[in-house]
Amino acid sequence: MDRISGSPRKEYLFTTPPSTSLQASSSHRSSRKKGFFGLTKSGNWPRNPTDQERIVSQEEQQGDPLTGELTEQERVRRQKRDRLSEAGIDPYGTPFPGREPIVRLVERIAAIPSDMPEPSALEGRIAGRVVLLRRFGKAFFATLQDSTGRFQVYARKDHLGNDPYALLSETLDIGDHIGVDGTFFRTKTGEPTLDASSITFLGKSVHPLPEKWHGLTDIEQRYRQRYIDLIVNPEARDVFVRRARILGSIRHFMEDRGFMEVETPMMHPSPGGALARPFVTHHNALDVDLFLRIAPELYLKRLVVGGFDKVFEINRNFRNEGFSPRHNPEFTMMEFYMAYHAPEDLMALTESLFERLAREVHGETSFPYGEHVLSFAGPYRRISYFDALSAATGLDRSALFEEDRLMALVRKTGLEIPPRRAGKPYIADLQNFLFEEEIEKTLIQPTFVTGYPRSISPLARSSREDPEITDRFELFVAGVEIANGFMELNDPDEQLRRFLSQLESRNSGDLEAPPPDLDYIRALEIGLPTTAGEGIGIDRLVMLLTNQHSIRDVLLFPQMRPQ
RNA sequence: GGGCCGAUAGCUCAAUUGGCAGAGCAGCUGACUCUUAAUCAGCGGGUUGGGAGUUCGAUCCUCCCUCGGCCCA
Repeated sequence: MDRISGSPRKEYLFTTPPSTSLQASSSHRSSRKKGFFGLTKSGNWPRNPTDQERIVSQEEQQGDPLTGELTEQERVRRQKRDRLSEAGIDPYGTPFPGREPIVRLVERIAAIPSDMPEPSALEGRIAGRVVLLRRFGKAFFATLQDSTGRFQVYARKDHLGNDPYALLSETLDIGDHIGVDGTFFRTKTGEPTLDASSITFLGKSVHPLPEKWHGLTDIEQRYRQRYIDLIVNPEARDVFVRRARILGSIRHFMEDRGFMEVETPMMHPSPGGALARPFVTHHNALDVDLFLRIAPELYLKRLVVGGFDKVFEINRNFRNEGFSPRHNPEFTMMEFYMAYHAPEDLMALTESLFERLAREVHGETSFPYGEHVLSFAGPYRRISYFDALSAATGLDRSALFEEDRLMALVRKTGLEIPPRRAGKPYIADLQNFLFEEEIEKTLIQPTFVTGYPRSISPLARSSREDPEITDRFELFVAGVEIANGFMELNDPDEQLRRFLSQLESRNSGDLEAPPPDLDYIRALEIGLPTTAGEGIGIDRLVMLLTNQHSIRDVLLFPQMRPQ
């Protein structure tokens, strides 16, 4: 009994045969003005006295052994669906061409001169989901929702005809999709409304939606059943609309500056370009293991070698780590590379990109994030890694390299002491521990941290002034790393040495250290021009711009443990 | 992986020193042709996440498990 559908109830849902015997044969469009459902008032309308006993006994007579798995509401809605079929109406709908988005209708109404008394000639044709229903005896109001907005519809028995109205009002549920043709008017309370001349079924909903007032609040269900969240929680919807716009803006920005968007492999024969454990998959025909990429970096630089001197890629990376409010196993990064440029140019570009995004999302460069007000107006503060460490620890530059002095401070945090790792200078791990503990969380306004030590920057070029540090920066906002950029190491022999040093770590058990990528070395031998490159965490950036505090709230389908 | 918190009707939430599990919305029946969380009257709906234990009796106490949230790693 290990079915894909998972439960007997689901199986019932999927295998219920569509009611094909009584499909509507005439076009609903031919009767748009009078009547609806494509039927005339004289059509054959089965009476329907639905009391609960009858519903239950009917279901029992059908002898479906799985009926017991359906709730009463689901049974009732299926019965309504079947009743539509019996009346010759396809409950799952027919195309509804020529409808206009609700926002367009609203705009047309807004354009009416105010001195025009009653624009009764204004007709509308809209389609959407019924999200609210207010029934009276011989009329009802329905609130229709499409992707652009909501609009009220008024259905009257005397306009639609006795029998069609009865069928409609007895079978329509919140959640159903309908199409409406009607005439615009304002109710006495001023609500813009379409007085329906015709209503067309576009899709029956057989599962009830959450409560109309509170919506869906259960966090787990909101993530697992995002489709419901998007229907009933406008603020959730809004985040993803804004996310889409942000992504569009980023692409425009990059293209305006001469970058070419590329797509490099998501499946790598060997993981590289970052320090992280990869996901492994298997290619059957080749009989080889492949790794979901942890970063596109090494491929993008191959493209710069190939002559595409300004490239960017926006796509997913996969890292085999746990979840947290800031981590999802798959996440979206933009990486971009500029030949003949320096990290300073990356920082300037990042500032103008972020400033532009803030303006587009918020209309200004300052906006709220939790308890803070962030300002994306450049230039951003710049501090050096070691200056920041000195300031936070009170140690001078040389003392930052004395292991016992650092260890004393590490112990003071009361946290677990970082283990020694083969192939890595321990002092660098202690420095980084203190940096992450004491400094990162204090960096609220956008801040570039520069001058990272070489040992934690395996792909970055050493500084010409100080070979122990690299021409690298990270951007922190609201205490979180948002971007990471550096001067790319383009000396193939030096790169090989660093790869081999990582191999040493790997062989002594550091699963995050990548194996050497010898083809990448060959690419560097062909010649990578002096190049600056940067990665920006898109999910985290969207979190900032939409004031969300969990990465799961900016991912449509965050990773969840299987139920 | 560890700590704390949570899971009760389709949804949002109550409840009990351990003693017949409730409300609002949604649904059903009836009334109502300008409502907008429509209103009014009545009715149905529960394996209290799963399993074991303690007990005359467990939604409640104990243990295990599943899923989720927050914090830590």
